[in-house]
Amino acid sequence: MSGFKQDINDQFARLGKALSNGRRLELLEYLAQSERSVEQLARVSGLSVANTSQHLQQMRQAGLVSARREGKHILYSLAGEDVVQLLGVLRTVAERRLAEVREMVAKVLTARDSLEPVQAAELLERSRLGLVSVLDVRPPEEFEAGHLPGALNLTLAELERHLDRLPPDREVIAYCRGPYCVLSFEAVARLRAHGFQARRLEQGYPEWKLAGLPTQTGDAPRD
Amino acid sequence: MSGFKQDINDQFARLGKALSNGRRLELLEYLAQSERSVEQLARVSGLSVANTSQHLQQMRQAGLVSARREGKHILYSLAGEDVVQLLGVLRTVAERRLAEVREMVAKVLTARDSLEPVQAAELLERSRLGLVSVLDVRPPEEFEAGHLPGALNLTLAELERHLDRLPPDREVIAYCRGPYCVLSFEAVARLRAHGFQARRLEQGYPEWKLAGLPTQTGDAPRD
DNA sequence: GAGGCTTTCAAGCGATCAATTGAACGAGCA
DNA sequence: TGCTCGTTCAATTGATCGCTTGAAAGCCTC
Repeated sequence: MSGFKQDINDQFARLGKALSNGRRLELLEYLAQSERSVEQLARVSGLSVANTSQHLQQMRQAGLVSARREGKHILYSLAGEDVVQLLGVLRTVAERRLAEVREMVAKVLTARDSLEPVQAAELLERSRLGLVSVLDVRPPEEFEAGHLPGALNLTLAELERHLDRLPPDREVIAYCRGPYCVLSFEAVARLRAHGFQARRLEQGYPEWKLAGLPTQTGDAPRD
Repeated sequence: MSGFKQDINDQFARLGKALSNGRRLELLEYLAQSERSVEQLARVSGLSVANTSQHLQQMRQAGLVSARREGKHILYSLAGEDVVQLLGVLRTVAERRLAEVREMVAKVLTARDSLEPVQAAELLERSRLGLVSVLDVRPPEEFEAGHLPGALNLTLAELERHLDRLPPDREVIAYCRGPYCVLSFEAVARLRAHGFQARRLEQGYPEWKLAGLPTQTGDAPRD
């Protein structure tokens, strides 16, 4: 009976343990975009397949991710949207309480993006009025699994070859995987170098979806 | 530049690591009630003083707690209310995703409290109408640092000697440190054994305060 | 200042963790 | 039935964790 307190806290600690490794948090961010096979996750994260598999199993035992088989692949995905929320709160507390995080963010921000990022509500409003173009800088697989309505999908590698797809007189709002994903920082920097007005969306796609805002799925015209 | 992703996730993982031990989570729950000295925390948690100190320093480096000196004691407290929120989300996800947690909770619940717990809004309303007595089952130190308005403070040890302080015709709503604190479960069980109508408040004091609901500080008449 | 608290440090123990390597599993397909 | 290929297991390495023990460090009070 008195052991209940210890036991239940040990259970909660299982979740903490699953969140106690930077590589696992990175995998969670990828999974927040779309479900992925072990191999895909290993490739995008730069980890070995065996190592990736072990991390995924650890998180599965902690209830953060789930897996299903499709053909010869096993597809992992987040166990639910509450995991996105947990990640969000973790990052919020980290940014507020850890000076190192604030410094790292400030360094990236001042180096590349002196302007305030755009909030979701502001983007919705200005997008409705046709004042902005929305740019998704993630890889096509993640884009196809879900993206902001009307967004154009261009990776960093493609961006400068297809600037003509962006109306030159409209501000561009770029987003990617999350609030700390560097892709949108880099995209904004490059767009500005080419004379565009460009800003970042503060949140990434998973947070947008978590907030219940409208999304689209399916691929976009590519070349 | 490309190391940013790794670095920032490693920073977030520092928080996860701080949350990866059941004893630390227990300490955080105590700190959510009121600031405490190392010695007090060691006593209430059953850990050695040295061990407690080490856990606290670990959490301080992770930005979860802060410390100040008062006289010959060093008082630790939560770094902010966002830590309470983080704990809340962690527990919510754990209860939703870990079968073990659900089982443990169900066992305690069915063994002692078959009724649904009371929500904060319901308590506020019924308390305003004078329909219920509010009972705080935490130790006096925690009660004095902050409690629900109009609450009576009786520990489990005192409860049965002072049943006369509770109007016999009003339902009693008991609360303690948090949603998984056993004190209020036990209090409800004992009150019912004495013929009272009694239920638990679903949340504990820290969650009540985090929600911005009214609180009181200061001690109560004791004997 | 000296003594007496509380707290922290430092060393050491067994246990666990992250990552590598190579082998084993197992579902799909010929 | 075999073969293939994605995934997992098993064993290993070095590093870190949790806790204990005993000593050191601060700081208050006298």
